[in-house]
Amino acid sequence: MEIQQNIKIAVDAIVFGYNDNTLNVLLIKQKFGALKNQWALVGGFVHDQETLHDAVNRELKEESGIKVNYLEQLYTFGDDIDRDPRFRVVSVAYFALVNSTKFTLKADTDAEDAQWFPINNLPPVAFDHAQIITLAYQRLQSKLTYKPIGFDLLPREFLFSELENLYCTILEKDIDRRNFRKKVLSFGIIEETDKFGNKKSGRPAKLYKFNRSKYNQFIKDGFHFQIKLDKKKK
Amino acid sequence: MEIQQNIKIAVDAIVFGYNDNTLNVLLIKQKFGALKNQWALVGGFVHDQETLHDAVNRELKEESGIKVNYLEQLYTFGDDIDRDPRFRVVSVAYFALVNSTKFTLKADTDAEDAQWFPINNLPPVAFDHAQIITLAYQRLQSKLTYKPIGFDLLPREFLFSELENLYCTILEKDIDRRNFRKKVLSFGIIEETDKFGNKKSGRPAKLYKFNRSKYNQFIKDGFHFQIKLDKKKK
DNA sequence: ACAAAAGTGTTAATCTTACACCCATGT
DNA sequence: ACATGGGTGTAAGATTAACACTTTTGT
Repeated sequence: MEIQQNIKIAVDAIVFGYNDNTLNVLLIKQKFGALKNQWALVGGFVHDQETLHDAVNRELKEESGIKVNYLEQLYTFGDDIDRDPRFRVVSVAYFALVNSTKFTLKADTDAEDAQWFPINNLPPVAFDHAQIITLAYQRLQSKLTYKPIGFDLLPREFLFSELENLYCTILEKDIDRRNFRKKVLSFGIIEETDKFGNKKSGRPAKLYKFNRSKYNQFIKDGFHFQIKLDKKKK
Repeated sequence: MEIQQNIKIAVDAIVFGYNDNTLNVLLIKQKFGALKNQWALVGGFVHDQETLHDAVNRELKEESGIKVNYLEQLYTFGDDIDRDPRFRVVSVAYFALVNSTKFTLKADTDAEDAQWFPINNLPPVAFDHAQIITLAYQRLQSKLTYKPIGFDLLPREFLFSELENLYCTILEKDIDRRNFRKKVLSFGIIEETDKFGNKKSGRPAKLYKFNRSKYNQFIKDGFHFQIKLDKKKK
């Protein structure tokens, strides 16, 4: 039995990075093809003998040189038949987090340029990529409240104030520092190091790190990670 | 620029129904093709000029004659290159809820047979469909606690005890009837009718119905739907 | 009168919120 | 000494959890 079908499968990756109190999205400008000189998400067609995950990782490597901390499938876009003007493409979008301080972007094989853009100040992007980014941002916001994925946007060792700011920034909320600290520490999933941050002013602050195995135990014991920030940002 | 790719796109639907305190999954047995005489999820290949949603709805119609109350994309399965032994297939799985008391299944065009199976007593199913069903069940369990999708498994007018049982059954938890009722009513999203159920024994019970526009208002006002059942089932 | 399911309130415990002052460092 | 950000506790209010008896109907 032969199936006639003329639809291509692509993957796209929405990569978030966090730096200087700003949430950024990684965009690339391609050298070749239909996307020449347009900003777009990292992505491309899936090879016949390659899993979807492998395809995303390959594109991330080829187009940005980045190694992500977190990667999950976001959504498959296939309800707009003409999203790509060339032919029909169904795109499986992935959602990735990276500690962006660690990386210098190197536009590799296929990309002329790769750059971070603040989520609140994106350039025009190709196809329906703006819509994909919006969905990814919503997922990030909601997932941040019930999974400890914020740590994947921070360096391995971080200041409490960085974690606070990350939550404030991404959730667009104010925060009560005391309550936030109490709540986070109550989970017992982050621990002090004996090192201190090197901020220029103010009292030196301890560096903390996320303990993933304690988190796994916490979950196995039937507890729930949950961080709600209730006040609205001015 | 021509893209060489030899991957087919399919959709599959996991349809849940609820009846007699049992959560059921809809499976079909196909007349033709590789799946002949095996139980499988409703599904098939996407046509070139058809959205993914249209494809699911078409397959649901062709293979079961069911009209669902709720439909959302679940996950795209494309990491097992050999999940279909014939050729590579990437399948976009959808998750659907139906008030199964309303329907008599009619195996239509493509299906020899269509039947409900209790989630805890499934027959062997084709391909990786067992895995897909497991994922869908997890999604149902978690979504039930934060979205009012339980109503999509019940008749339009239902007894409070039916709603209670639905939550107990699907979440595999015990329940405190008083606390559950208080919590659900506190949201103000369901309302009494002046009708009564027709159980054979016991005191007659009022029928209730879900008011979707009140729910939308509730959400717009910034409230959160949340139902947790804490005690474990014996 | 009994069996079966429906309906209903109170209290203790827990969790959440609001709130402000002192501390350690660099300049 | 002052500016900067770090670190900390308590009390009021809200939410959740535990718990059992009365009501209405059919038989």
